[in-house]
Amino acid sequence: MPELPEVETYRRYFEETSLHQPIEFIEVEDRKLLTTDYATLTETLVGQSFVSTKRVGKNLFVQTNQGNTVHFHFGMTGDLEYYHSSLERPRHARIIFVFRSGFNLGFICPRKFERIGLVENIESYLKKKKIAPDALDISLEELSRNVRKRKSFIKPVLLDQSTVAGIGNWIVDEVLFQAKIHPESWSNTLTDNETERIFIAIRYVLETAIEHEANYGRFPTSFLIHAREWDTSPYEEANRHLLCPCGKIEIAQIRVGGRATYYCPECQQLR
DNA sequence: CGCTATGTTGTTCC
DNA sequence: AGGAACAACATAGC
Repeated sequence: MPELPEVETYRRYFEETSLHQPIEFIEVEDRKLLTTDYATLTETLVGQSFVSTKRVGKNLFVQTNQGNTVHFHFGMTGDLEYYHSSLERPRHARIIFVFRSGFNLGFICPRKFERIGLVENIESYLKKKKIAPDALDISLEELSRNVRKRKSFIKPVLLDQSTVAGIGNWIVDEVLFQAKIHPESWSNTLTDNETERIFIAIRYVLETAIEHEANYGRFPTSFLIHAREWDTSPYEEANRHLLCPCGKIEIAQIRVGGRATYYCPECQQLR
């Protein structure tokens, strides 16, 4: 689930549960999930407490009381679960911060695409990884510049974290739908009006998603997301709407840049 | 079994 | 050099 709205929801959850408690131990099931070796991570963090959080795109940074910074990346399926030690360990909690309070913060890693490690500082990390400004902070000017200097379909350009940070495969389809732009439009030929529509749609979609704590099923019926096979449980499947909110035609499914892509052939036409 | 998956990175080609 | 395209990563679920 972790695109920008999910990571923002995790960040808030982290703030509500895991600050100001000394870390007693860090349990790591698979060291491949660490970007800092286990000994260094443990020696640095044990005894310290988390004191603040910051999110940039899909990256969560957590600062400690002695000035260290821990980076969390949730991959495709990462999650957080805070629970008391007396309870059973959550499924796929492959890294666990055990606090002296008796509570634990589990980093849920079903597919092992998730990562945790120490970073020297946030700015240098973002620069090294070529991560653009957060999708909720970027200016229209910088977004337009970053989009137009590329020569590719607009969808993969928006997914690239060096264009704008935080947009994933579900949000990008929703943004392009709301902006009425075909996912295979050439990024270098978009007009001022079109990049502005994308800019506005990014804010609208992300703010809506964060409001609903990334519960996609509760999004407005004017959203494309309801056509997506985002949850195949019987209940959700019954709520799936293949017809575009415009009422004229069914949402089409194609592949763009190797990724499943949903769009409305009526509302999002190529120029 | 075969296929898909919310993300990122490494490789290859141009 | 640098960008675009795409396979690979590890696992779960249908």
